[in-house]
Amino acid sequence: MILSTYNKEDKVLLAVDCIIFGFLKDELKILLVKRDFEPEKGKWSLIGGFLKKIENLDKAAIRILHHLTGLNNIYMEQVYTFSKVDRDPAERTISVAYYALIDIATHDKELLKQNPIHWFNLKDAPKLIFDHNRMVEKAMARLRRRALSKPIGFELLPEKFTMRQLQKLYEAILDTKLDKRNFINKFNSFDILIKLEEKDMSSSKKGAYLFKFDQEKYNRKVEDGFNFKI
Amino acid sequence: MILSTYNKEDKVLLAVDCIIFGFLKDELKILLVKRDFEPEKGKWSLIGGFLKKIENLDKAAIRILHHLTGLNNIYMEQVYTFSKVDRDPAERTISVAYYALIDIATHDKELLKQNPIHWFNLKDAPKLIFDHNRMVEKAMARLRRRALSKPIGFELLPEKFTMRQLQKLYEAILDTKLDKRNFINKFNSFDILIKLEEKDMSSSKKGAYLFKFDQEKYNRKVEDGFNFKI
DNA sequence: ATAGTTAAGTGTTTAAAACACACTTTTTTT
DNA sequence: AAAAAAAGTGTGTTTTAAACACTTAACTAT
Repeated sequence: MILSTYNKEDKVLLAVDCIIFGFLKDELKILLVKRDFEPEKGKWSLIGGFLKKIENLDKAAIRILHHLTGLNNIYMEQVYTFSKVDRDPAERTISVAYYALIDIATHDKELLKQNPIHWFNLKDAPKLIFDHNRMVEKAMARLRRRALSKPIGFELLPEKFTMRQLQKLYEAILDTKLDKRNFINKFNSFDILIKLEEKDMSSSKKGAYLFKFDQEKYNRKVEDGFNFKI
Repeated sequence: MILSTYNKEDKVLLAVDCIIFGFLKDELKILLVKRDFEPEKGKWSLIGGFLKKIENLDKAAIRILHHLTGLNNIYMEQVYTFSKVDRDPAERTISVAYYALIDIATHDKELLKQNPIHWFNLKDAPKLIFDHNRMVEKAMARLRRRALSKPIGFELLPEKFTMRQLQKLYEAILDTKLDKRNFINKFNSFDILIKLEEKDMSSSKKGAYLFKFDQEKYNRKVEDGFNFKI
């Protein structure tokens, strides 16, 4: 009836791979890196690395993201652990996928320095190594579920944004068109936005009012959850 | 800019721990095992084991569940990977939690033979080793979310069941009281139940009609999802 | 100056779903 | 024959979702 004793033979390498979502110009994007070591050197890949003995997975994800992008204080969440036996042909590795949400407009300068990384539109991202495309799908499904059950946007939009941007973000995540009036009515019913005096003049002559999130109310809604259905 | 090369030093043991939910006599239950090896020998623990080199995590979960309970063909799903550095004081291990759903009434005979395992009411389960209580919470949250977004019950109830049992299951999972009429109306609107001629006489003089799931329609609903809100 | 263009902004009506709510039936027990 | 215990059944009200179109503001081109 003994099920297990610690058996050093079965030790494996644990990888962390990051699905980094961003949003810019009405498009959902994903940050990829050109892999510079074997196997699959030169191909596009998620940003990843290995868990070290002295850290937990959340810390590893933060470290790996920081190391490859210079970014700090980024929202990250564990998605799923992938373990197909031959997923990495070079060595038995298991990989824990994390997704990150980034406001590209704010962070782009830090990122541009970093050489072999690149933002792709999610829709025309290249084929990735190993099982990374499956990871992206799974993370995307998670992001979609999150958008339906809690407010989203704080991590992906600049501090000030227009209603149109917010709507386009939801449309990109949910992959659907939404009615302008219904969207605004619905979102206002959550009571987490603050309307500013300022206008954004970049996309129309008339200008569109800027909004920001009421951080406290936003957080409360993230805790409590809601049902976004529109 | 190199982020990682394979480093054997960082290999870890990957455990799989199973949160096994069952339902009997209007109560949600969880299957625990008295641990028979160090550390923490003699304490109650989730059923667990270690991933082997030649299998993926889903397979490991199935194997471990089978090995400790004799059960086969049980619904299982990965929940989350736990990685606190000192979660197991004896050795650096990472553990992937899986939850399983079992119809106790049908499987109890197979289980009773197995000695050091025991069904506890979820509400008065003992303190568990390591971070197993956190795992149970996380699995419970997942089960709750599942119950709100897809039909549940096929895996937890006997083949034939009464409306009352089904309602009690939902009440136990969602930890709330539901209105009998609204529950039945709602559930019937999903059109996944088949009403049988037979009655269950065990809990009333009048007897209560038995139902079973229409497997095909049930599966379709699991795929498509729905919004249970009552 | 005037007509045309472009995006912003704004409410109402209809349909569907959620919710609250109470009495009757069946059968056994005393 | 009355009491008890669980099963079974429907309606009205409220809330939420969904469909839908015109006006405003500011610039551009003639």
